[in-house]
Amino acid sequence: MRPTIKDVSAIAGVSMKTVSRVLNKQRYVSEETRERVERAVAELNFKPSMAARILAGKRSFQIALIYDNHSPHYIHQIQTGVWARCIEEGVRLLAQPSDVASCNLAAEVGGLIDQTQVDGVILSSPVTDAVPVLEELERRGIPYVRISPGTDHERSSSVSMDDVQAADDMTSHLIALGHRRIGFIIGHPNHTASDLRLFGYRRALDRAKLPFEPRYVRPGLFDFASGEAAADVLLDLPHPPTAIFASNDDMAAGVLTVAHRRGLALPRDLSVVGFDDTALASQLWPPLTTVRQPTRDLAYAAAGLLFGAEDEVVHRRLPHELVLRASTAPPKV
Amino acid sequence: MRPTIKDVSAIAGVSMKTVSRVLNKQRYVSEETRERVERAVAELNFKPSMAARILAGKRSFQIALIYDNHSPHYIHQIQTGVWARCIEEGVRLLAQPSDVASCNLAAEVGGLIDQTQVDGVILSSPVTDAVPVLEELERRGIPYVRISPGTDHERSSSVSMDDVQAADDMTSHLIALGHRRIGFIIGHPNHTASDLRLFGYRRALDRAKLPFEPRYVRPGLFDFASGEAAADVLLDLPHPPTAIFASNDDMAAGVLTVAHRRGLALPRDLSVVGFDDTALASQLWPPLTTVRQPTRDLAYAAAGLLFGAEDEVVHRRLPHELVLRASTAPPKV
DNA sequence: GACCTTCTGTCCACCGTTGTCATGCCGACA
DNA sequence: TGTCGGCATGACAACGGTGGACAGAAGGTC
Repeated sequence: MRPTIKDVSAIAGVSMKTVSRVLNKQRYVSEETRERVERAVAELNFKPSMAARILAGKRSFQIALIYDNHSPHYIHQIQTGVWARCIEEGVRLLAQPSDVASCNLAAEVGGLIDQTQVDGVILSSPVTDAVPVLEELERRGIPYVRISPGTDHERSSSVSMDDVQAADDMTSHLIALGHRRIGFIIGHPNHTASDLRLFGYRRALDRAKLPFEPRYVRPGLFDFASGEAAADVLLDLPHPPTAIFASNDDMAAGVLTVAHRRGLALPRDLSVVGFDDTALASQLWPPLTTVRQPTRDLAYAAAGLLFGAEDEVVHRRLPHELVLRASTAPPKV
Repeated sequence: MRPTIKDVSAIAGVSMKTVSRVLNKQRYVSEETRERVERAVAELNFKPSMAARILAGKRSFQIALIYDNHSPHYIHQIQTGVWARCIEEGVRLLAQPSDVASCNLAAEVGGLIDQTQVDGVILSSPVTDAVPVLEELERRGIPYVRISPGTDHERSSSVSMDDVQAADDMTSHLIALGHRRIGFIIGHPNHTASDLRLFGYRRALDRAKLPFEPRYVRPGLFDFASGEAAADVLLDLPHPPTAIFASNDDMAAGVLTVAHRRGLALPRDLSVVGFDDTALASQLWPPLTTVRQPTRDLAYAAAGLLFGAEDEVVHRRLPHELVLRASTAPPKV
């Protein structure tokens, strides 16, 4: 049978209560007793039953990570980051895929909380902006932290990067290379980051006194196929852009494919840049100039904020970075 | 406060026990009572506390998925597949990254089980072949299913694809195109699939009466960088291969990059093929000919076997598929 | 000597379910 | 008519911990 704290207390020669105190790192336990108990725990390889702790106590030592994202890389980084922080804290992580489009998402989240009694929740974009979910969490008084929220920033603590500035930086980089006709592919309309990146692109154009031309801007869905489609339209224009800025790497990959298919010499005939710096970016040809989004670090920091449990709302902004690779060059004259 | 089954029983006018019976779909509840209880459950939006169920009952309605894999795509597919089956079954999934190299992996898995009392475990390659873990699971009598195990096949139920046949098929495809000098990049030595794929390559060569030449075979680690390194060595040979078969798509991407860097015309100067058919394969240039590994389906089937809970050992083998894209062509003469 | 702080133990209620066992009812069968 | 088996339900004790109240001993401080 699995050992229980009763067994531990017997071996250590103390009461169950004292074992419980040690387990929960409470005050008023002498160094010596603590060690005895810890030895007994190790000897039996005792692990407290989560179920019993949750039922009896106020904490559950579990948090939930809720996401709905189509990019495996992104999710993987988010999971890894949060996971790392949870390990440090000795807290279990429940990863919960979901569907922002679902009309009963809030109910599902509520159900998850009722069932598992998680101590806190981390929301990843775009679930960050699902108001019914936020309301549900607030109604229950569950602390939560959002990763890259798009709206309602005052509502909760969050971590994010500066999408506007990053897109501005990237656009400015292209302008500095000499590009004047720069295409832009917008991200998925569900994600507020999409708007921010578009705004950064416009801001950079404005500052450089370049005209904003709507025909150089195409919608996209953050996936490869929409990148291809947008690139085809852009390159069919009478004066096609000499550079294309895709709002993420997957779409940039689509642009590269279209360019290859058309026999363009890259990057001479067309510069292509992406956003995120997923593993994909460096595996394409030519390797993609992109914005490094510190996804893993954002996730790690988000978990940190959750455990910090400060009452006031905190926003942590992590730095991005331009990653210059071989997919950009001055335009040919 | 959260409703409990006591509240439900009060509203439905039955005992707690009867509510419990309804919740667990047990026999001996009249249709009428069942409906009354279900109405009360709906009215209160009641969700049973997992903690209490686990503590009191024999089932925990949770299973664990344990993996250690470096490919986000692969993990994502595995997670998605298992997840889908769990939803159908109303079971919660604990995704557990791990490290096969860690010497106390078995202890960690044991701890996980003690803490969470999961009902079953799904092991994904290469954790499938960590004997101490298997022993730990058997000692505890926890049912488990393995996805693509490499060894000890009789030990548990499993799902897998035919790696040998798939590699054989792919190699035969290259031979049929006219290739005679075919390079091969082995996968990570931790994964038994690596050996199987190599064996399939050899088998196809043998059948075609082509000599097996060790210098055309290079080690790899299933990642982009090792693909690049291996490709450089192969292409520097006096009589370089006209086709390279990488044991997975990531390494194939590395090969493509090296080929581009050397200014080779693809696929005329060099055919490249991969294995897995991850999203990456279709996003590269040229789009990669590869073996579609039914990862998601394998995961889904694995969860199915676990819930099936037949006592005898079952092996399900899922079909693979050659995906022919533009990265292969007859060699130039 | 009185009093405070630290450490440990005892005792008991309680968390929200399920397992066990008892019980009442009804119809079938001898 | 008495007995037996299947069905439907309920009472009550678990499950393995936490939380709180309280007592008592040891040691330090005023």
